[in-house]
Amino acid sequence: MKEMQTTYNPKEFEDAVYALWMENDCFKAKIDPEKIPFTVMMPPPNITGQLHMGHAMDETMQDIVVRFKRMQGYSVLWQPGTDHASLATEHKIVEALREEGVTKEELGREEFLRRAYLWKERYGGKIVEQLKKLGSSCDWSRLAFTMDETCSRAVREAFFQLYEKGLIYRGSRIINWCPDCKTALSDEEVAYSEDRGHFWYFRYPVKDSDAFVTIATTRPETMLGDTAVAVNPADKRYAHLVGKTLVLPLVGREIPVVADDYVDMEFGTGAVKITPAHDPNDFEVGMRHGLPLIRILNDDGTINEQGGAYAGLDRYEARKRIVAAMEEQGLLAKTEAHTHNVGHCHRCNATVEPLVSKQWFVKMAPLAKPAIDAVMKNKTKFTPDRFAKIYYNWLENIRDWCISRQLWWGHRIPVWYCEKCGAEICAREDPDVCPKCGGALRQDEDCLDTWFSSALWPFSTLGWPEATEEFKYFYPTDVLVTGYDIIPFWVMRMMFSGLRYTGKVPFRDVLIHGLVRDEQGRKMSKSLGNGIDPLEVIDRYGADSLRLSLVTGVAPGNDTRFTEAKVEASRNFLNKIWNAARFVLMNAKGEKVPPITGLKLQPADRWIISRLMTTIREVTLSLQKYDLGIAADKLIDFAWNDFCDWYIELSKPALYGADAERKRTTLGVLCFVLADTLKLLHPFAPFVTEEIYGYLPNTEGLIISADYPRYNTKLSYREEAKAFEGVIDLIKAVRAIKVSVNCPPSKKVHIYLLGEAKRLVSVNKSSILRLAGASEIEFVESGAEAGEKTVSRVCEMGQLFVPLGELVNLEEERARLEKELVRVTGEIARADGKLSNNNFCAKAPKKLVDDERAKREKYLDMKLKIEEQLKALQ
RNA sequence: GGGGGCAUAGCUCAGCUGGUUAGAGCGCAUGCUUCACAUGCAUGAGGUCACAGGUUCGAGUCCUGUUGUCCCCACCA
Repeated sequence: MKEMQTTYNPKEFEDAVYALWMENDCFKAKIDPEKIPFTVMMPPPNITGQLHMGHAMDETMQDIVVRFKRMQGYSVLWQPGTDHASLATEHKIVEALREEGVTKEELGREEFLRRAYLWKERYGGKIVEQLKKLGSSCDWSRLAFTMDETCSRAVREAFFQLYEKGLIYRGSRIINWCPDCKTALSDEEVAYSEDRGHFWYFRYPVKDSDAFVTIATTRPETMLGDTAVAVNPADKRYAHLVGKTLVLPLVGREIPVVADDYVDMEFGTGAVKITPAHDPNDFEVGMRHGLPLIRILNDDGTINEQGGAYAGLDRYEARKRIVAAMEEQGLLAKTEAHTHNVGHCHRCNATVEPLVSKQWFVKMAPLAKPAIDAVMKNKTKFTPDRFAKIYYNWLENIRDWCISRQLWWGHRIPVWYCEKCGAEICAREDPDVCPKCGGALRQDEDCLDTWFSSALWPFSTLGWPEATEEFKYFYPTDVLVTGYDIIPFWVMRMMFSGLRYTGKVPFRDVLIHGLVRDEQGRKMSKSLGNGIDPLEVIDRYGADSLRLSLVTGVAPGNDTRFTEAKVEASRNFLNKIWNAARFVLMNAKGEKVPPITGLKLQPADRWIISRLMTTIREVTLSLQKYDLGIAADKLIDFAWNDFCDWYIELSKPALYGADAERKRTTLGVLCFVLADTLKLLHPFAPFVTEEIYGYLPNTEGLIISADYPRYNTKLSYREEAKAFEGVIDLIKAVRAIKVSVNCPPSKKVHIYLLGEAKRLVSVNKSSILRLAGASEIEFVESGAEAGEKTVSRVCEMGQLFVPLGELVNLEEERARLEKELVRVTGEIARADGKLSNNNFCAKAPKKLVDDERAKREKYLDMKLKIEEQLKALQ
């Protein structure tokens, strides 16, 4: 047998353990009619992605749930995959091309895509390898990609179905345009931030008059596209101007003054320039008043030919010149500093321009409704449930989804236009010629929003629209684990897509987690440079430590701070487990370890087994509720405090003693409890538990495939375990006494106990003496028998007296007892207060009342004993 | 403007459907070279659970309001 090293050193075994799992096909999903399926879809990371702390937390949570369910006997599918991330990837590749001095247009679509695939082959797998480092136990043999054949077929089918029902349409509407990426964006892909800018007040002359209307704007260049000025119909200041004509400065266009409720009389000057082609509100006003749309921007953010003298200039250069020109003409009334929210491209952070453009949209209202209902009816449940409200809030206010992107990397829109008859054809299979007139066809140039394919992930990866065996067995999936920031992008869209295409919700549970922040509570971000690389942490502390640190002390849905101290604490715990195992193995060496059944168990054995059972129940329940943090806390508490600090210490006299049977029993219990503890811990810390499991004499196979421990009523020993707590309490009391008088720990004391638990004490005598640092324990009838200079304490087993001679300071002892007396008297008063309340006795559960009575008795007894002792000290 | 979170020990945070004396980790204090572990052990100090009302026999927990703080969405040109 291999020897375990003295300290936990994860680097020594993590990779080998992972390889072992792979060799044994431990992650493989199998269709097994005998078993209940349990399916989790991994949120596919972008192929451009690097593993960050957010992933680490998300993956860890999924892996915990998945390993737990696998051990419980479910047939688990954890489906991995990557997302083509059309915009992010194309952006990266375009940038790489720029280094080479080539544009994508020069390359052409075909060559560009060839390069993109090469790029994907080269870098796309990186994140997959990183996930393995974390211990992710997904079925890699099923690794999917949003642009692979199966997923692409699903995209085509989904598009076709919506198109057929008129739920996808093409139209000219105001969309968000990124001049850098040169594509349209969905509303969700625009991030707003407060930017410092200006308010420029411009005078627009009234035609054939000396009068002006003063308007305020934050984007002066858009005046080139103004087609009206609007005022509120109730605004007396401007009533006489409604219907009049203004002459747009610099341009010379004649534009009307219109009255519209949209205008806020209180804000600015109460008169608003209207640029229907470049502002969503103005667009609406324009529609109402039949105003022309004049688009003044090119796709790259420069002014187009509509801008006259300003044509060809960058939008900001044009802005500068327009302000200067207005000032020169005496039409700039004033300039004010002004902060306002400006939209930025989610990807490249460039300022987004709202502009009118012909794009493809998904009609959202009919899709949103069923998605809301499904959650209302609890077909899908959010954990924590407050996120349902956020989900509703999104869906209730949703606008049509702009799905076309002016990109090449992605799923091309499956629509063709006939060059001859102008027909628009959407088809499941690529058509060769126009089915109407036989004319030549030209496919739409655009690609679909990445999220259109991600939305299908829970079923596209299972082969939908084919009714594959996998789809039938594993769909709907069980739980989706993701961050709250992804609800609008993904959760929502999977919900309405799943319902629409499969008629079923895509998942029954949505487990939402928060963000991993830095030590100061700031969001980890590239620009701040405060991100911590999970791989580096794994390198230094091991994956298990990282995993544990990401789930302990974290409430579901709450943000958490990542600190090295937490990782260290987790590492220390795992080292503890490592050494506990080492201790057990050292003692088990060469011996046959008996199974737990049929052993002659002692009180301490029953106590630890009882605690184990309680822990099994609590951890199982917590995991079922997705309370991962609580589960981990309970488990750590049990393993460290109960098992290591108490049971292992208690076991030493038996292990080192002469009684062979007792030694054998203790060894059996140690091995049994350790093995179960490792199993409970395995979902959280898979590597180290697997490694240790391999050393244990009482196990076979791999822990990953072991049965999850079950609560066994026969092993619960509730009464005996409770009684044994008295032994622990006694030991603690003796230790406390020794510390309180500065008695050196090595100095053995004589314990006198006034109490009844003689049997319990005698059975555990050697443990008590060892752990309390005592030479003898003796029962007495009264405190006087213990002698003069004693320190006393009331504990669960009774009252104990420790003669400590010169160390005893009678004054201090008296003061301590008096303090204790105050506390106990307070407790009695509290209990009396409760019990004398008739309402309490009548309405509270009987058990509670009984407990309160018992407590009162206990404290009364304590009080009596303390008073006696005080009297003895007089 | 709409929606949501948070406020508990010096720090970071747990506390499930209300029910013993409110917990953990870190930090702090004191003491330990006990043959698994100093990545450790023992003992201890430290909390008016933001504030004000209310419901209840009983509130850290539920309700209302206040204050502070953070986030998301919308957005007044």
